[in-house]
Amino acid sequence: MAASVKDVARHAGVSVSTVSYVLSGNRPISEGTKQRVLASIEALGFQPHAGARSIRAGATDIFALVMPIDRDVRADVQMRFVLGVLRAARAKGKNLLLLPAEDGVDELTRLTAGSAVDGVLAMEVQVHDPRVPTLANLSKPVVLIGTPEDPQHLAHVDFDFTAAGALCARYLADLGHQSIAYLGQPAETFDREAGYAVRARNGALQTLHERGIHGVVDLPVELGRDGASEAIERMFRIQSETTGLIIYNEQALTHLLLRLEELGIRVPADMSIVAICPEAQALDAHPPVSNVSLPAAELGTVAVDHLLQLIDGRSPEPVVLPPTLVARGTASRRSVPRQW
Amino acid sequence: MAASVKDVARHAGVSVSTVSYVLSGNRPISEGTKQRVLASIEALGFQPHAGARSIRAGATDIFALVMPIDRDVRADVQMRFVLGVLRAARAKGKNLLLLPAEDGVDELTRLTAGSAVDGVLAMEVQVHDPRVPTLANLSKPVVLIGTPEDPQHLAHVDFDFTAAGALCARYLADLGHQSIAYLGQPAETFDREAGYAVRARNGALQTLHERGIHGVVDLPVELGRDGASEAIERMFRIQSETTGLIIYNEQALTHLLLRLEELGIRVPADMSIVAICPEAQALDAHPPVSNVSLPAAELGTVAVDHLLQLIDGRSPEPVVLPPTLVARGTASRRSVPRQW
DNA sequence: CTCGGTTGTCGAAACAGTTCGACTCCCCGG
DNA sequence: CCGGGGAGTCGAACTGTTTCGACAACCGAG
Repeated sequence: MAASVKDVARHAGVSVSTVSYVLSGNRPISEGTKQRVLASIEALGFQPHAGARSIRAGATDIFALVMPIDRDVRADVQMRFVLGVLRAARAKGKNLLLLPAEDGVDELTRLTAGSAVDGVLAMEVQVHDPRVPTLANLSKPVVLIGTPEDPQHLAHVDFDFTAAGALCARYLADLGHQSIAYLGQPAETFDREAGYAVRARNGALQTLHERGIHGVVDLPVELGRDGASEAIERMFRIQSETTGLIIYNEQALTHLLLRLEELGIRVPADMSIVAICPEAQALDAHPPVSNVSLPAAELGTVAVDHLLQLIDGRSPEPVVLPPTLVARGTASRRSVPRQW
Repeated sequence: MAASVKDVARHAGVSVSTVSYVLSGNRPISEGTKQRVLASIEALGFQPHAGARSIRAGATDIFALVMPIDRDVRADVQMRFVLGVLRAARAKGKNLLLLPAEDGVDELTRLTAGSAVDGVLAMEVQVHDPRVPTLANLSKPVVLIGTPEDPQHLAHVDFDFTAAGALCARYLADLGHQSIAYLGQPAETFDREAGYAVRARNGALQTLHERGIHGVVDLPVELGRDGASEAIERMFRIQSETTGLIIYNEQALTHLLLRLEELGIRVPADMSIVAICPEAQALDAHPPVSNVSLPAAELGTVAVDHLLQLIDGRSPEPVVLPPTLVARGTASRRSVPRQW
C-alpha cells in the first residue's frame, strides 16, 4: 500500500492537517516543521491519492479526447491532431484520456457525470454530427474540434478549411490560370459530410466562381494508385485544357503527382499544383509541393485553451484558424495551354 | 453540482447504504425498494463519483500509455499501435491515458504513486532504453511493448521482428535467390538502437548467412525520394546481380518501388520484393507488395491482457508474436540474373 | 410456541484528503 | 500591564462511496 497523509503525519510527528498545509501552502507553517514534513514525504515516497484529492477539489486534471477510430484511413493526419492536443494539454499540466467515438455517449456520460474528467474535446466533428446533441447534454464543458452546422452553444474551434480552399483557388487564379480542377477526398468522405472535405471544396469552388473562372472541374479521388489515375484521366476528359490543380487528398497526392509524371506532364511548366496536406507530406513529395498545411499543433493549443476557459467559467469565442500557403515552386504563371 | 448517493437516498427515502447495495448488488434488496432507488437514480441523473469510488476500490480502471511523441516520423505506424491498445483496453472496460514519453518519469510517478492509473503500458521500448530502470521502480504494474536487452523482470510483449526478418529472408532464399539486399530503416534509427530496426535486420542477415547465401547487401535507406534513389543506386553498385529485396522502411517503400519502375526493373520478373510494413500500405503500393505486416491490434490486445494479469497478481510469460507473410506476387522464383 | 436462519434495511466506520474553527503562543502598541 | 492580532498548530467536519455489524421482521422446523 502506498503511504498516506496519515503515515506522513505520524512519521513527522505532526497532525494530518499540518501535512496538508505544507503541501498546499494555504496556511503559514514554520520553517522547521515544513522541513520535517517534506523530509518525511520524501522518505515515504508519498504522493497524494488522486481520487481522494479529486473529490474535494472537484477536478481531476484529466481531459477526455473523443476520436473516431474505426476509419483507419488518414491515420497520420489524425495522429497529428492527437499529438497536438496531447502536447497542449500536457503543457497546461492536464492529462489526456483517449476515447473512441464509436463507444458512444454512454462511457462519456459515465466519465463526465462521474467526475472522472474535467472536460471533453471532440475531434473530427462533422457538419451534421449526431454526437453534437448528446455532447451538449454532458455535465462537463465540451470543446468541438470541427464545426457542425448547429453547434448548439457548444464551444468550437476549427481550421478554416473554407479559407484554405479559397486561398488555393486565389493563388492559382492570381497566376492567371483559367482552367482549374479541384481533386478532393473520396466520394465516401463527402457522403459523410466531413467538414474538412466539404468546406475546402466549397471555399475553392466559390472563389473560382467569384473570379469568373468558368473552366472548373470538381472530382473526388478514390483510394490507391488506380483511383488517382482514373481521376486524372476523367479530369482531362472533362477539361483537357486544365492548367491548375488543387489537391486535397492526403492518400492520393503522391499517386496523382506520379501519374502526371508518367504522362509526361511537367510541374509547374504544364501544370500548376497546390495541395492541402501536412507539411511533412508536402516536403516528401516529388517535387516538394506548394501547400497549405493543417496547423494541428495550434489547433490543439486553441482547443485546450478553450476548454480551460470554459472550466474557468468564461465562454470563449469560437476560433477559426486562418490558412497559410507555402510556395514551393509547383505553381507558376499560366503558360499556353497544351492539348493532351 | 452533480447528484451524490446522499441525494439519491433522500429522494428515494432510503439510507445511503441501501442505494449502494442496489448499485453493487452485494446484498439482497427488495424489489420495491430497488425500483424506487433506480427511479431516483434515473431522475437525478446520478453517476457515482469516480474519484471517491477509486479510493475504496483501489483502482481507477485507467491505464497509462507512454509513447514517444517527438519523433513525428512513422506517425501512422505509431497510430496503429495506439489504436490497437486503445481498442483492447476499451474492450476490457478500461480507459487509456496518453502520456508523452518525453515528459519523463516525474508525471508517471505522480500518476502511479498517486493511484491515478492502475498500470502502465510503455510503447516503443528500445534495446537499451533508459526508461526501463525507472519504469521498474514504479509502484504499479508495467508492461513493455518492445523488448529491451535487460527487461529487469518487467513484463514485456513484442512482435517477433527477428522472425519477421528471418521469414522474409527464408522466403526469398526458398525461391532460389542468391543475391539479396536488405533495405532497412534510416541510419539514425539504428543509432538509436530501435529494437524493431535492429532485430528485423539481424534476423534477415542471420538467416541468409545460415542458408549459405553470400550475396548480401545491407543498407539503411534515408528519407525521401532521394534517399530511396540513392539506396537503390548504392545497392546495385555494391552488388549488381541482386535479384531479391527485403524492405523494412515504411517511409521509403513507395519511393523504392517507384525508382525500380523508373529504372525499368520489372517486379517480380527482374526483382523479387518482400516488405515489412502495414497491410494497408502493402495494398496501396504499386504493385501490391508481398509483405509481413505488423499485428498492431493483436499486440495491443496481448499487452492489455498482460497488464490485466499483472494487476491480478499473476506474472504472465513474455509473449513474442510470430510474423506471417502474405504473398501478393512481388516475389517469384529466381530467373537468370540480368546485369544492370 | 420458541428457536434458528433468511431477508431487508440502517447507522457508523473506513478510505485519503482538504479546510474551517478554535486554541495557544508571542509580539507589539497603548 | 492588558488587549489585539498574527503565526503556527491541531481536532473535527466534510467530500462521496463502500462495507461491516447490527437489528428487526418473517419464515419454517421442532
